[in-house]
Amino acid sequence: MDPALDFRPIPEPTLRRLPRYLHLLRSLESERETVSSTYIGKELGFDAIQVRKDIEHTGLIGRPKVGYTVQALVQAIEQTLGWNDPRRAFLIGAGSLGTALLGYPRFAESGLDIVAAFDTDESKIGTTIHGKVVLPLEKFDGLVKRMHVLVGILTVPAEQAQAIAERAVLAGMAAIWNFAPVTLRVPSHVVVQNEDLYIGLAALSQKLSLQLRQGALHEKEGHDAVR
Amino acid sequence: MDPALDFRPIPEPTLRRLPRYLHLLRSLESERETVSSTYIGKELGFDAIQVRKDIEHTGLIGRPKVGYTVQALVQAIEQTLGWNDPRRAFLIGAGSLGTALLGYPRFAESGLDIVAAFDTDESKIGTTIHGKVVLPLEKFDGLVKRMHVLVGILTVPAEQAQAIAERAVLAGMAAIWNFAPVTLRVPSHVVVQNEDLYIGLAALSQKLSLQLRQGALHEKEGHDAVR
DNA sequence: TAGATTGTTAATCGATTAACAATC
DNA sequence: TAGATTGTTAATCGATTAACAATC
Repeated sequence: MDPALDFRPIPEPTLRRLPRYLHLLRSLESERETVSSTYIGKELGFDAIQVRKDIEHTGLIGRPKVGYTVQALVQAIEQTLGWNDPRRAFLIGAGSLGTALLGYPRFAESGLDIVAAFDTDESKIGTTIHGKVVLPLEKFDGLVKRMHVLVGILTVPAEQAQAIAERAVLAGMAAIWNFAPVTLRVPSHVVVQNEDLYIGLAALSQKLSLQLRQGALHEKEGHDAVR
Repeated sequence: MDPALDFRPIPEPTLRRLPRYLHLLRSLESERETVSSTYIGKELGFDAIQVRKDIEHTGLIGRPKVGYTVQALVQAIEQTLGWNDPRRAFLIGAGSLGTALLGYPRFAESGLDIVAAFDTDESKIGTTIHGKVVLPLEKFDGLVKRMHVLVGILTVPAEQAQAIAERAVLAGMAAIWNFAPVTLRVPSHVVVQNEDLYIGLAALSQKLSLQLRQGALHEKEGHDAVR
C-alpha cells in the first residue's frame, strides 16, 4: 500500500465492515492458518473484491493463491482500529442500558476498557455490576482529571445528557460515546459518537416495507419471495 | 420529484440522516411554522444542500424564501420511513438490554410498537417491564402465528440468537432486529437489521486517535486543537 | 504446470457539492 | 422591490466494481 495513505482516515464504509471481518476471523483463528477474500466475502455476504480493498487499508499484504494469514489479518485490523491497546473509559448512568453495556462481552478486546460506572442512585453506589464498581457522580470530575480517562460512555436519561457531557469535557475527556437520544453540543475538539437506535429502526422499517412490497409482487406473479 | 423515483429505495446515507432531522423537527413543531434547509443544516452540522437533497427524497416541496412547513416535513419524513403506522413487534430476551429497550422512549412514534416480551426466566415471566408483559418463551411461536407479528427484537445471549431467529422465521416473522453480536443465517426473504455496537466503537476509536494525533500536531505548532 | 488468488489499474456508479435560474 | 431560499441541472468526488497481469 502507498505509505502516504497511512495518515488518511479509513473511509466510513470500510470502517463499518472491519469489525465484522474481525469477528469472523477471531472465530477462525483456531481452525485455519490462512483465509481468502473470497471466503470472507461469502461468509459475510460481501463482494470479494470489496473485502480485498478493505484489507488493503490495513496495510497487510496477502499471498496470491494462498490468501491472508488469519492471525496476521486479525492483528492488522486490530492495529488499524486501534484496538490492540484498549482505552480506559468511564460509564455514566448505571440504569438498565448502562448495566447492559457493563455486561457486554469483549469490549476489552475491542479497544474499550470500562474502568468504573457512575450514578446518583444511593442504592446503586458501592455495588458492583458485572465486576465494575458504581461510584457516586460527585467523584466523577475529580477521577477523570486524576486518572486521565479520555472516554465517557453516556447512558443517562436524555434530559441529563447535555449537562453530563459538559462536565466530562470540562474535566478533560476527549471522546463521548453517547447513547442518549439527543444531539450534544460540545467543543469541536471533542469527539462524539452517537449510538442512535432510531437510525437502525429507520433502516429496518425501510428494508421491511421494501421486502413486503416485493414479496407481494412476486406472490402475484406466482413466485416465491426471494431476494 | 420525479414520480418514477417513488419506488427506488432511499439511499442509505439519506436514511441515516432522516431520523435526525425528524428528531429536531419534532422539537421545533411547537415553536415555528416553517424551517429552512439552512437552519436544519446548521443545527445538525450538515450541509444545507445535502439537507435539501434528502428532503427531496420524501417528495415534499418547499417554498422559495420561506422554506418548508415544519408540520408537513415531519409528516413527510414519517411517511417515508413508514413510521406513521407503527408495526407490532415481539422482544425476545428480557435481560438488561431487553429491559433498556422496553423502556426506550418513543419507539411507538418511530414505527415500532413492542407488544410483549418473552423470556425463559421463571422469575420474570408474568411480570411487566415498562408496561410490557413478559411471557414464557413457549408461547412465542404460537403467538407470532396467531397475531401475525412480523418483527422480532433479539436481545438474547449470542449463543441462543441463531436458534431463536430460526424459530422466529419458522413462525412467520419477516424482520429481525438483532442485538446479539453474531451473524444470523436466515432465508433471503427475511430482513435482518444488526445493531452492532462494535461498529460504533470502531468509529469512536478511529475518530479519537485521529483527533489526538491532530491535537498533538497542533500543540507542537503552538495552536489550539480545533477541528 | 495449471489454477486460484492476490495487487494494481481502469471503469462505473452514486452521493455530495456547486452553480444558477425560478420565485415567494 | 431585493434578498433569501427553493428546485434543477451540472461538476466533482469517492466508493464500488471490473479487468487483468503477477505469482505462489
